[in-house]
Amino acid sequence: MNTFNLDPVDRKILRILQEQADISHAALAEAVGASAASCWRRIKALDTGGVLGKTVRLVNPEMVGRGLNVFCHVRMKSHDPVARRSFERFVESHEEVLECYSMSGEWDYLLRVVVADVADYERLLMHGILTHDAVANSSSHFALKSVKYSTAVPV
Amino acid sequence: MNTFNLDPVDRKILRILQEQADISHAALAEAVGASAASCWRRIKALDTGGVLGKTVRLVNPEMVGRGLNVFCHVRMKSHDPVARRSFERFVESHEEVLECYSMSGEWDYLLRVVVADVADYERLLMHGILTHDAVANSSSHFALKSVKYSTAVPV
DNA sequence: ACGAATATGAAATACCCTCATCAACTGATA
DNA sequence: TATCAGTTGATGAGGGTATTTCATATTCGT
Repeated sequence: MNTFNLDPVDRKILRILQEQADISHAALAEAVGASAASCWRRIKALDTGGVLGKTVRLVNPEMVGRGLNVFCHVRMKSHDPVARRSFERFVESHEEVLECYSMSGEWDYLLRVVVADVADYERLLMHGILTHDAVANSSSHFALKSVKYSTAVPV
Repeated sequence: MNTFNLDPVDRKILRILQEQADISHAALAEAVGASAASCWRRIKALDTGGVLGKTVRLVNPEMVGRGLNVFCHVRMKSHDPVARRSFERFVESHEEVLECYSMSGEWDYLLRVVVADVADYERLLMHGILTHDAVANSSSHFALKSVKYSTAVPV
């Protein structure tokens, strides 16, 4: 069993922390209807229990010249573990690849890449992804607009 | 002009804050080679300038029973703005849809959905997405594993 | 090169947070 | 009913932190 037993107050805490992690314990306590000490203990338990992860600050991609989202499907030459690990290391080491999923179906991986423009993506695709030993071929899809982006998992 | 003029210290600050937003100004100052007061002022400027967004706490999806990622391509019946807005409101109001992009190519939208299991997804698809007035059809792809998930945009 | 505008580091202050302690409360069990 | 383990809220000490102020340094346009 991997999941964590959450009571309603835990869920409220998680919902708030996922949207506004810089809230004070006092304000959080008021919002969830508990004492600050209790909130503190619960957060600590959720933390050590592996439910809560990092606290991160979000950055507006457009404001730093990374406004273009590209989704890249990748098919591997072979499915052997060595090739997969090699590709996954490649993904891990490239900071413009924000997300990567191993997929069911006709494609092996799906990547979300943030780049400045199409030329920027062309560089990554031609000199990075497609030249990787383990990659057979790929298919790219460009986002016209980001309609929704949330990091908050429903709890 | 949409982008923000960032100097090397700003970039260092952004890189750190995107990975560890709960760092103290003193520790941040040491890491970037500036004073705490200067860091504080830079963060404030990045904040009001719209570069920095929310501070959020990440939650391990598996630990809260949302371990399955599904990608859903959606094609619209029509491309008129009213239908689009209606669908985008639908997406916005469904918390299990974490990401949604308006796409170029044969599909109009790409959604990332987090659900507990396939049955859970079936419910959303059949009683939510596919019954939406503006939706013509859709295609779903299941992630076997999350290889990389980062919120840190390269700066 | 000059002055104006702006950014800087150090210091000071008031605030908040972390964490421990304690007594009261809850719920399950025998 | 008595007991026991776990949880709660209140409280307080202590240490650390955010934020302001101010004098100095740096940058920028002309």
